[in-house]
Amino acid sequence: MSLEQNISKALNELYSVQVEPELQETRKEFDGDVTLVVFPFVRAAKKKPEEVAEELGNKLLELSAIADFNVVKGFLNLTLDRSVYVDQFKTFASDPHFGLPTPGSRGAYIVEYSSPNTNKPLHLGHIRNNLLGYSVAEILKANGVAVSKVQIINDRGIHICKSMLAWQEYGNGETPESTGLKGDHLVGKYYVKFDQVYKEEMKRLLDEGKTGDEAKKLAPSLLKAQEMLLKWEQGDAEVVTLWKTMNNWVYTGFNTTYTKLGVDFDKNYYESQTYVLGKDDVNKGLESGVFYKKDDGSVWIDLEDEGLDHKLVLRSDGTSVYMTQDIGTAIQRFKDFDAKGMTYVVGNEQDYHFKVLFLILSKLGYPWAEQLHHLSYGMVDLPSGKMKSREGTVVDADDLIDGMVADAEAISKELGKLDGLEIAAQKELFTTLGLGALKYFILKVDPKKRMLFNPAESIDFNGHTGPFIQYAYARIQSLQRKAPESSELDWSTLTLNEDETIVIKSLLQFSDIVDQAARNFSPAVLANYAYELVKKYNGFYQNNSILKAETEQSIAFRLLLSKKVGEVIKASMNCLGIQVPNRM
RNA sequence: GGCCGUGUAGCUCAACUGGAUAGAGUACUUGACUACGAAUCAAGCGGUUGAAGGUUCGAAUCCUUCCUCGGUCACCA
Repeated sequence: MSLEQNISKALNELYSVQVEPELQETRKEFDGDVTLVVFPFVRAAKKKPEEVAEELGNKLLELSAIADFNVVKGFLNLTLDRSVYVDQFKTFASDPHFGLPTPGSRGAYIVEYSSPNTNKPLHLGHIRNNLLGYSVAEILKANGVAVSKVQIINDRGIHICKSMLAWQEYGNGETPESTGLKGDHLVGKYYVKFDQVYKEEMKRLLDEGKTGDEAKKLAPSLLKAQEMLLKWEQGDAEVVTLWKTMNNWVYTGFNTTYTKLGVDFDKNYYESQTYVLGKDDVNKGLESGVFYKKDDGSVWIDLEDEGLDHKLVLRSDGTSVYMTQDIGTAIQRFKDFDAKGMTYVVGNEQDYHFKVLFLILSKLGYPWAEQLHHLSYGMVDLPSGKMKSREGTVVDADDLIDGMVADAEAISKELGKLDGLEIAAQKELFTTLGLGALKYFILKVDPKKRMLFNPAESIDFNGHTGPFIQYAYARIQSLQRKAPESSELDWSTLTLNEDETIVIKSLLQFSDIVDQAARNFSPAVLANYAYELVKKYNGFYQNNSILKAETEQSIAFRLLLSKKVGEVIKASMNCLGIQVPNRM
């Protein structure tokens, strides 16, 4: 019987109340291991909180697991017998899954993330998206869910035509090969070029006395882009060929960035293939009365009962809008994957869109619609404010990654601990550390919060950072390398000191933390846990000799404890998409 | 303006979803390497949790009003 169950039983016997007590960790300024707040039971007990706590404490003392207790106001602090921790650690240490659910035992699930446009390279905002998406997928996997990662690539539309047009007119046949530019950067260059030309045209038209709206309809470059879009939709061979060529440049570029970032996908959806999908579903919904048609032929949904607005789902000319496509894509995905739910990793500027999308799918009667979730994350701000592509303040993903790796290299070389390590291995290490710093920096922040990124100060490698955790791991591996043949551990005679107990308590939380991170779709929970674990282990490491402990027994135990800490660090960091080095 | 989110130490972030005296990092001041790796550890400094009310044994957390900052209210995506 668990401690909670025993407490529940005792409460029932003493005061005949039926409750499931919640234990919390005793704060370090008080004596004890776990604390029960007795306020919830004082009414039923009809006694003062202190009396209740005292009475309950005495009753629980009968249990062999309870060594002692003390009462502070309405708080009952229980001290567990150290053998409880020995037993629990023994169980923990023998389980390669750390008490986590069996992989795949909790059904299937879809995570959508990244979903970029194909007209410009990825930037810092995409990095937060990618890291969150990848990490949430890994966390769900660790928690027993079979996850499929997908993205939808926004490969069609007017914005794509803009870069195509600019390349056609000003590109002189440039290719990634001829320029040495990454494909996505090359295409992005012409997207910017289009914008410059368009702006000049607008300025001229406005100077000529046109209003803003008039100018927009007259700007030659935009007219040409629209004409190109039309040709694309009609399947014009030349336009389609150019479109395919330039998109492939972008995909090659994206894949390089994805590989560097260490993220991947199980299936890509392309908007050019899915944008018609939703139309059928809308028509079905029209028949069943979920949608209604206006006189001009446009199709809408009335969401006033939900406190929202009327929302367009099909244009009057019958073409689909973003919503149409998202309806179709969602339905398609649940046909492709037999999943119980899906989460979309998309910035919080689309909160309203997803609220509406989920409502629509629910009204259309799909059972999985109740299991849709929008992982809404905040913008990444710079010290100068928002990232603005037009003002050139965008932090490019590739530049950022390369910069972090270069920083890691500089710091590592200054510390000079890498003698004897091959150049290739060193390079790999700099990547591990640079990316570790970047990823940890971004993932430790609660997703829904806006976060500040200061590129000038770059990112720390000391303190609450990825490399701090990686360093602890590397030290443990060094320890293992130097360890003697470990003798058998006699669990029955093992005793624990305070530092060891603290580390064990932290290790035992791991599966709960993974579950909490999964429920909240929050890598930050796991990131902060890994840091806490390392801090506690470092405290232990500093005050206790491991290889020169007093007894063989102690050496063997501390080595095992260290090994397990290393494993949990690695598992936690891998859930964040962060690698750990054997030395650094 | 309506709706959504956010506001915690100088700065960057926590706080197990209502629990005890709100914690870390950074910066600043100090101590610890002939030590299993100092990218470490230890100590000090730093707070009216945006403001005011309310709910209760107990509030950063829940409710009301106001304020800041951001997002969103397109036949754009």
